[in-house]
Amino acid sequence: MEIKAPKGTQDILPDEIHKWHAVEKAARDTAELFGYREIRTPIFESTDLFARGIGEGTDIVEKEMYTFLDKGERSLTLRPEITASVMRALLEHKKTGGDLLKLYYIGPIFRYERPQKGRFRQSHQFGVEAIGSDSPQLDAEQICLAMEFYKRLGLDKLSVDINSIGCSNDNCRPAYRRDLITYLKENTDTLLGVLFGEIDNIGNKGLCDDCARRMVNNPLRVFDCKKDGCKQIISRAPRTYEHLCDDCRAHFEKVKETLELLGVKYRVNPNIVRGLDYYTRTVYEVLSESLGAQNALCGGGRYDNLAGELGGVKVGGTGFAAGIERAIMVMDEIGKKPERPGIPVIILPVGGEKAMNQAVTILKKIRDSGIPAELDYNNRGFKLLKKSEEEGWRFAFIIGEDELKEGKVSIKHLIKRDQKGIETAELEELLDSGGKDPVGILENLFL
RNA sequence: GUGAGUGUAGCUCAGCGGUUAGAGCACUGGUCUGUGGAACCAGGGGUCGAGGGUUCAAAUCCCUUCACUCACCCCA
Repeated sequence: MEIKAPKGTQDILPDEIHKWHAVEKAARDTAELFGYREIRTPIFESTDLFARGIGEGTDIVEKEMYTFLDKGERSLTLRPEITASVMRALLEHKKTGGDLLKLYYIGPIFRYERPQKGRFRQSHQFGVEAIGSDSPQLDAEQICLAMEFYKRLGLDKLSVDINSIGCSNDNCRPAYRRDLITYLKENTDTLLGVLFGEIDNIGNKGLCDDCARRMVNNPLRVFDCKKDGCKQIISRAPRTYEHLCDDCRAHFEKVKETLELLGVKYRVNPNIVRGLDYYTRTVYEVLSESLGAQNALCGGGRYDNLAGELGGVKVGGTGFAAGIERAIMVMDEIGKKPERPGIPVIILPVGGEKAMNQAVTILKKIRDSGIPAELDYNNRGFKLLKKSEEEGWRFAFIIGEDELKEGKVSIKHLIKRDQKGIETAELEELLDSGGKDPVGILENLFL
């Protein structure tokens, strides 16, 4: 078999699917608890949507998109994130005119990247978006929602880092950007910087070449660097939240105040700068200690300019995206095992076609009563019981010559290792009276 | 895109120049023909990632390539 799943994709086999169900259930339950409703948008969109929404200069748009032409020569792209799609859908259906819209989604995203621990070419996100409000309390509520989601999954040792990167008013982020560049120039002497002509001051403490490049393209990114030299320079650099305009400062203060009211622990981290162009004001990440280099479980923030950039009316929004694979990886790491539902009943017909026919009849009745049940179609007989634990079987219904002769079924409790005979008619009555807890009825036979 | 590491049975790995390539777990059968998880016995399964080279001889050494993993970049 030489055909394999494409690089960076993975099969989720039945042995693991219960983890996904657990995460998806926690996501839906939590989102709905907070008043969010589900939205589903296409998995591919016009390439323009992402180019404009996420930003031409970003890594995602520059080199990570799965873009193709369809037979009608349209340029389409497998979505690398979902916020832009949600906004597009709302603008398209003219839903943004009224009150606040609170939406959540679960689904795959695609990015052409080199895979590593916690990073794939197809991955899945649970996300929420609240569109039509600039309330800072909504930002805080969503952080609270994210933490509730993780709490339901049993994840602890998480930290919430928040920051504000201001707005596009000239006295806010643009002004800060100028100050930052000035500071970086004064502290940089790399060759590359000199070549770019961006640096005229030859000092001693250098930024790395990557950061010199970033300084030109997107100076905020220098904050992401993990190299010691750069970190030192960054540690004394002007902070975004110290340079916010009055409105943004008040907004950020309100976010923090609300988080305190909600009892969410956080730390202000001036180094977090989200990669996508559309972010304004609040940005945050939920981080885990139990992962490798890709330790962000959830990233989010406010995007008051996105609708405008897509050519729609100007509406503010805020949201986050949480990686499902990463959540599952942390659960695996810390030994959180979601319950794996089993099939409680296995029917073993032993001996002949009559037994098999009777088994089929009884199987139907068991299923009609609401009890998941399986039949030994391959006539493996008692050997099959070896798999009881694995399959989650609690009861084996045995139908053989003796049982047929007496009009009975033998029921074996596979955990208690006890066995009882019951008349077929009586069993049917019992199953009919099962109500909401039909398995409990079987359980009661062995008290 | 860059760097490093690893590719041998379904899984975890041993073998690192010398006959027909091994172990544990898993699987199948038997001891036990209608009663599982134990034990013992037997069995199936591998183009040693692929291609080329060195050598009397290559899973083992060299080159190329592919895949996987981790890290950088960036992010969920």
